[in-house]
Amino acid sequence: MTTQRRLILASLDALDTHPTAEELHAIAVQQDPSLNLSTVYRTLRWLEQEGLVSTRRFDEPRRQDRFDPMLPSQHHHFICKSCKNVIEFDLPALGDIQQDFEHLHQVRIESASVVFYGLCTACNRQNGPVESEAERELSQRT
Amino acid sequence: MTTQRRLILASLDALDTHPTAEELHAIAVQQDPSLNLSTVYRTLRWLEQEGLVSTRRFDEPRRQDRFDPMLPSQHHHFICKSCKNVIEFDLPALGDIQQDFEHLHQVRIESASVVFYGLCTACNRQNGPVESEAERELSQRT
DNA sequence: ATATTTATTGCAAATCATTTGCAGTAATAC
DNA sequence: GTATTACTGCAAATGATTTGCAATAAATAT
Repeated sequence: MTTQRRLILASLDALDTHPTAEELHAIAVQQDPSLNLSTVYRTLRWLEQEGLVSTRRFDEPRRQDRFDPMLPSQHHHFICKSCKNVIEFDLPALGDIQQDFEHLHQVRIESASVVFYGLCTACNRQNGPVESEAERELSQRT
Repeated sequence: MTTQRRLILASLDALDTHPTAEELHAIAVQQDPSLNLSTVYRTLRWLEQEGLVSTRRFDEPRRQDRFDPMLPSQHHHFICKSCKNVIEFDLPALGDIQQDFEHLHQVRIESASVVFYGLCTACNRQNGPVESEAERELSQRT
């Protein structure tokens, strides 16, 4: 437990978002201007191994990891394709689904991730439905 | 519709896995040795825009995209953390869950991704349960 | 069919998030 | 306090993906 790790943890806990390593660094560096981005990455990966943080790879234009402080209860995400806002939610129904799956396929599930992509209330009003276009060309696909 | 795109599509359809761009290129290049990896990427991104392929970012050591030919019915994935094998499955129950969520939060869901991580039957036998370790240090976290 | 316009390719170089080697420094054990 | 070990900052390496550009192939108009 070093000063830097403590700071990074504190910054992470202060946020209620899913920051990228860069975002987290930008916040923590305000307290310790010499804090390096590699240290943030190293700490995040360490926390991940300890099971205290999980890495999320939401589909985004930038192909950047986002880090999610792992709460006791598993939670899931809705992501607005337009404004990238995130809604977190629980999914109690998932427990049964997982169990069924485990029995059916004889596997052990350790974690689950559910992500919904769509448009949030605000963006839904602005964005009209999108027209698909070149599907014709490809109609020979099975 | 060029020769290259047709070839890439054919190679993708021939596979029943979720190849990386590299893997797909390796296969397609057997038919056309001059086929370039950038063309594979460009074609894949084009298909993605057309809604015919979706990009999956499973958590893996290598931070590589995997490409999934989009079938009419949405399907989901179980990934073995040890051998990385994938089991695909449908989840009819998800429809209702999505609808409930849409009403509750007044949003529009366009797509959903469910991923289970765990151990497959074979790997489950070999790997013992893992011991967590430094949680003590961090017990002051909320 | 042929000429012209437009889209796509191959290649090499650029990008950008993330990782790593290493020398210096802080933390912990003795 | 000194020794051992782990962690940090920095700069450079890595590796997947993207992009500029000149050459080429496809689509379109003639």
